Amino acid sequence: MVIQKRLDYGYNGFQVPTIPKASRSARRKRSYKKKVEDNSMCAFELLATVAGNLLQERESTPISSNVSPEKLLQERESTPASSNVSSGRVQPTIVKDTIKKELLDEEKPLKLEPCDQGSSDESVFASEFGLQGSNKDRVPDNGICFEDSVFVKSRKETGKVTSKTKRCSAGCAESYKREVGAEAQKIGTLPNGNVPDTCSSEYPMDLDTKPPALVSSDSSVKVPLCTDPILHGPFPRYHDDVKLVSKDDDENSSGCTQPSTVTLKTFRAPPRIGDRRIRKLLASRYWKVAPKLKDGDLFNSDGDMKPVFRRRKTCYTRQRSQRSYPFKKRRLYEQSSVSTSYRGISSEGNSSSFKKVKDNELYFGGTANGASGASCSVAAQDSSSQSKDSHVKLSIKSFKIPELFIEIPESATVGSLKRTVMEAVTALLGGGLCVDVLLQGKKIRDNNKTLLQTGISHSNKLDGLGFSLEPNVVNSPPPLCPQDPPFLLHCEAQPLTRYPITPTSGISDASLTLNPAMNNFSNCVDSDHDSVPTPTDMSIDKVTLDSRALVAVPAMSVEALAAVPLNRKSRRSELAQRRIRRPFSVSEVEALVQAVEKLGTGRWRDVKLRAFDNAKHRTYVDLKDKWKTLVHTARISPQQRRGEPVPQELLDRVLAAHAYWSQQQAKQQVKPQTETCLLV
DNA sequence: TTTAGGG
DNA sequence: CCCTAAA
Repeated sequence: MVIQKRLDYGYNGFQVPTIPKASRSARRKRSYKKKVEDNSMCAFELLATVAGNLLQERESTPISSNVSPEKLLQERESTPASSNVSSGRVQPTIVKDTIKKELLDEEKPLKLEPCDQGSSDESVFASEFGLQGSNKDRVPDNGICFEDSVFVKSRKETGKVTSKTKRCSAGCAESYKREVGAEAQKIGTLPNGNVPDTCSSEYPMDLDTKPPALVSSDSSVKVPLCTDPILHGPFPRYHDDVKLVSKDDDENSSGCTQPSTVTLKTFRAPPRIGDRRIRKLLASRYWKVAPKLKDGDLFNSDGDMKPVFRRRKTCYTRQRSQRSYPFKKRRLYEQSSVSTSYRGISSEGNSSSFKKVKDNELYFGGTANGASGASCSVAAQDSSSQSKDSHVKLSIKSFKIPELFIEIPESATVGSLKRTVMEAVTALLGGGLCVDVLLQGKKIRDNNKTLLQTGISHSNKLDGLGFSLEPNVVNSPPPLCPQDPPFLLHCEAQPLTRYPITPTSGISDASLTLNPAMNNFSNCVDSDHDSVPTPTDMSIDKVTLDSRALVAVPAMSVEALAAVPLNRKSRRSELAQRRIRRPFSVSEVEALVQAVEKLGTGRWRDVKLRAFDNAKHRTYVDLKDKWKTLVHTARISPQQRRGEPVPQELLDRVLAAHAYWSQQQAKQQVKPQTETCLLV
């Protein structure tokens, strides 16, 4: 009987999902847990926040010039309170007192190491991570598109899928197809009355033999013209194997990038863990090490890592506003305009006009010379007051973004370039970095030492004091990356004058090095690198921007810095963080629609495997939700729709597919009974 | 783990 | 997106 059912209702050889219970028990009224907002902010978080705000300001001026009014509007809307919040948070006067009090009360020195979570935790995370990395085949944390990773993963998946979904032998495929096709015809509700997809055996084959998906600038979906309808599903507009390889996600693929690819990816130093579970476990960011990462395979970290900042209203707001441009895989405003070019992109013609995109079209530092670190002008000043309560005053005058390499088509607009850079910078700041303190070139490992003990005191010259921002590498001792070469970029010392906090007795310069993972980059891979949704075109020219051009000059006050070490518990409570919102791009929607047309609703896992296998951040639940919203969107008037407009054509397909599959489900509900009766 | 739905 | 009952 089981088989019968399958034959009767299964399309494509997949088992048709059981009919959902019509009566869903009443939804529990769950009250959202109140998320404890922590006031404490680690130093870098705060710095980043401030810097971010500054960047945002910049963004709103020049960069936005090329942005459409609509976009601006959206951005505005999404960041209404950011300035207020941030300003409030960094309010000098308030902070000052608070800090002082904090220090006195807790007798704790300034905590400059955001990642100072204690080694125990780190190790836990590390092990957790390792576990994930090895067992999570569903959501591979390592660079999915690495050849190695991909294949390993594919195998796993294949095996899994095969064993789980092998409901139709290759042999029956043909007859099955015909059978189903006939039914489809009878049903007649299919837009084109085509025969549904074939059998599930496609999976293994797809996974194992399919060449790396093509990645195109705007849509990464391979969209071959439809061929024989009989070979496709009920909505056979595209090839079966169309798989979404959104730059967004597929950015994961260095391996997926083919010569003809015109994807522009960005890789940012701070990697992040893609797995949500992990995220929940971790309060802090950490790096994931990709075992087989090859040199040069830099990955962009995923926005999911941003959580640390996300929590903060300030940051969150900011994020949202920037999400539109995600260095990370966000692509709210992904240039849909570019879509026109994706088809045109071919390996033939322009290949010569653009260089093959490197694994990382855009990445921070970590270049061969490895010399580009983000650096910033820091001035440290020690207070003249002499006592145990003395405070070390530090002021970071500005951040210098590390060397930034960007590859972008010559045809790209200046606006896109700006956005790309913006994203890169944003990603850098928002990534999982931890601050390390260096004194005289030596990293101070003992987080429990007081500044005084360490030699950082108000009475000493802080010439040798430096900070470095590094990825939170899990596999390495908390604050440091062992293998990290003492990489420190000293910035020109600049007299600290703007924000003298207290009667400054002496001013020393400290250098702060933003060292976003460049050091052992080859080992630090983000499971979720994102590519930059930058409009791409036929030719790509390498544009290397002088990092200086990106210098954000947030003259930060000491207070701001000091404001950091307030609460301890903070990050702990940040466990369950909301994932960053990542609007579906048109190409993603297309992939989704296509997959659903073929597989039907109710088989989100398959949809996920089929079309979003590479999009680690898209879970089947996400896809299901998206479908839900798509259906809704399709039903409302265009005026009521928001966000990146989805082509009407797609929406029509959504409705058609939805109608079709709904009908199928309805039928299934009836048939089983009939069959049962017959059998009895 | 997935699905399905409400929030 | 989140959360979770159900399967």
